[in-house]
This record gives sequence, structure tokens and C-alpha cells, in this order.
Amino acid sequence: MSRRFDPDHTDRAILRLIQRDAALSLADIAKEVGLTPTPCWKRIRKMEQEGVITGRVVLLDPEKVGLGVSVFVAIETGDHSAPWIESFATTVAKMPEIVECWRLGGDVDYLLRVVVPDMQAFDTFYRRLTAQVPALRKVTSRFAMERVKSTTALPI
Amino acid sequence: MSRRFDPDHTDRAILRLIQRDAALSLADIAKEVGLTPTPCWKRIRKMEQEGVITGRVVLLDPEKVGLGVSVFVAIETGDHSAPWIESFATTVAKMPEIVECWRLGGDVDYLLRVVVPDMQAFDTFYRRLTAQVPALRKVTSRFAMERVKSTTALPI
DNA sequence: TCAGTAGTAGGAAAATCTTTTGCTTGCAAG
DNA sequence: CTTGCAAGCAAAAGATTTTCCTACTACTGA
Repeated sequence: MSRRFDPDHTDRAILRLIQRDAALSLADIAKEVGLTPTPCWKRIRKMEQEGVITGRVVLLDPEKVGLGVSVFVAIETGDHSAPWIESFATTVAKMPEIVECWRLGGDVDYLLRVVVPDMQAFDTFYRRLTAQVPALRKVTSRFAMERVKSTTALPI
Repeated sequence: MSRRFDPDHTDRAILRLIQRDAALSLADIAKEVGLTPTPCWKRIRKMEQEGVITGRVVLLDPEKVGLGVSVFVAIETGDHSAPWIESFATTVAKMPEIVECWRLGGDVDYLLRVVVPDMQAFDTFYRRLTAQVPALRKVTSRFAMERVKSTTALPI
């Protein structure tokens, strides 16, 4: 598997477009970047094969589906062993409410974002999490009041 | 604009599928949820019109495009006035490196995730941010060591 | 009670549009 | 030159979208 991919100006233009709207037709993308559909399609396929493009998804409005509460959970663990780290990752993978989980450097070991319908559901989640994960030293939950910005588009 | 949408079992099944892979054809989605393409398409179109589905996007591998560094920036502000909040939101919207920005309740006022190529680029960003935003009381940057989990799929 | 009817959801087939393939051309590096 | 990309064109393959129709449910007013 190749470590890097160096997109040229046209590749970048394509990526910038479809990162924002993947419903655009090849004809539209091609027109925008100054190509015809075929070479444009070949570039996209290549970037899919190389793993630059990891997927196509639809995004939902969390409010509209009753999942308007996001909570950030900062975790400090008392156990930094490889087995603990591995089992924590497995637990995280299995909990669909956890939409993001980052291992950080510094005082906080992990930062999670948890998506739930309401505070009560968060409490239920919280109990489940703390019951399942051993050796938690400190867990700090912060509720999101407002999603000021949230994009999947990387600054390419 | 309707505040909520209550998806039935079939709607949810469709959403679960296309939240993970929006490249599936209608025929495949329909087969999976036990419908034919037409009613399936009508449901998807309705959810798009109602704003449940906010968009279709392509996801990129940050490493592959040289944007492998994510930094979480926790901000405490000294100014909680409406004009400050508004101008901060405008600044955030204009900086493409900031991919997420949440206003929180509690000790930390804002939490950002910033995506950059390397530490040096983060430093450049950091200087720009602190120069542009007034009244910052405390800014704490935490570097992500590992993306344990990151999904756009809501737990529906 | 019981037609009549409006609203909702599903389906088949046709029309339209997009994607994909195969082939050709042009250009630049060796 | 000639070899190797990258682009383009045109046609085939495939997907989406539309149209039209049926079944079912719930409500309406003799």
C-alpha cells in the first residue's frame, strides 16, 4: 500500500468539489475542472483505488433524527499498557454512540464525541462506558451547546 | 421548515445503509430493505427535501493527502458578548483548517479540531488564530496521536 | 352500514441521464 | 522516432427518475 499520493492541481480541484458534493455528475465535475468526463472519471477511480478517497456517504441532520445532543468526553486512564489500549479501542468500536475517538498527547489520554438523543440517554451511555472500561482515572464530560462548524471537507 | 422527522423502520434501514455507503445503487438499497427501487427512491428524495439528509460527500484519507495532523484547541474567552460570539463564528467559518468548532457548556467555551500537514503548519495557524481573535483568555492545544474512531454515521 | 373518496405506499415499465468501456489522438520525455 | 501518459470521443452498459397504475386505509356523508 502506497504511503502517499500527490494530487496535481486538477486532482485537488476534483477533490475540493466532491468533498462538498458527491452528487455532482461527472459532466458537471469535468466542466468545473476543465476536462471531459472520461479523464475526470479515471482520476476519481484512481484516487479511490489508491485509498485517497475512502468512501462516499450521506450526512444527516442530527436534530432532524432526534440525535441533537453531542457530548465530549475527556478520559485520563490509569493503565497505559498495550492490552488496555487495545481493549479500549475494541469497546469504542462497538459503541455506535461514540462517533469520534482520538488518542491525544498530554494530560488527556482520549477524547470522545458521543451522540445521543438527550441527557438521559447520555447518562445511560456513561454508565455503560464506565462499567465496561476498567482503570479510568478521570472522566470529564462537556456538553455541546452549539455546533458552530462541522465539515468533512479537508483543507486540501 | 419542519422541526422533526420520524423515520419508520424502513427509512431507518435506508439511512443506516447510505450513511455508510452512498455509492450503493438504488437496486441494492431496495433489495436490502425489502422494497423495489421506486418507493425506495421516493423515501430518499423525501428525506432530502425534508432536510434529514443534508448532503452527499466523499471522504478522504487525511494521511494520503498530507493532512495527517489533527489538533484539538480548547478556548476560554474573556468576552461572552453576542458580537464577540458572532465575529468568532465568522472567523471560524473562514478558516478551512478548522473542520469542527463546538460551543460548549462549562469551563471550556469552544473546542476546535484543526487539520494541518504538520506541526509547523499548526504553529502558523495558531498565530493567525490568536492574532485574529480578540479577548482569548486561555487557549490549550492538544495533538492527536491516533484516530481510534471517526465516523459520520449517526447511531440511528 | 356502506359506497365514495382522499391519502399513502408500493410496483412495473419507459424515459432519461450517467457512468463506463474501447478506441484514437496528441504531446512530451527519453 | 517511439514509448508512455493523459485526454477525448462515441457507443454500450447501467443507474436514476418519471409516469402510470394498483392496493390498502381511514374518513365522509347519506
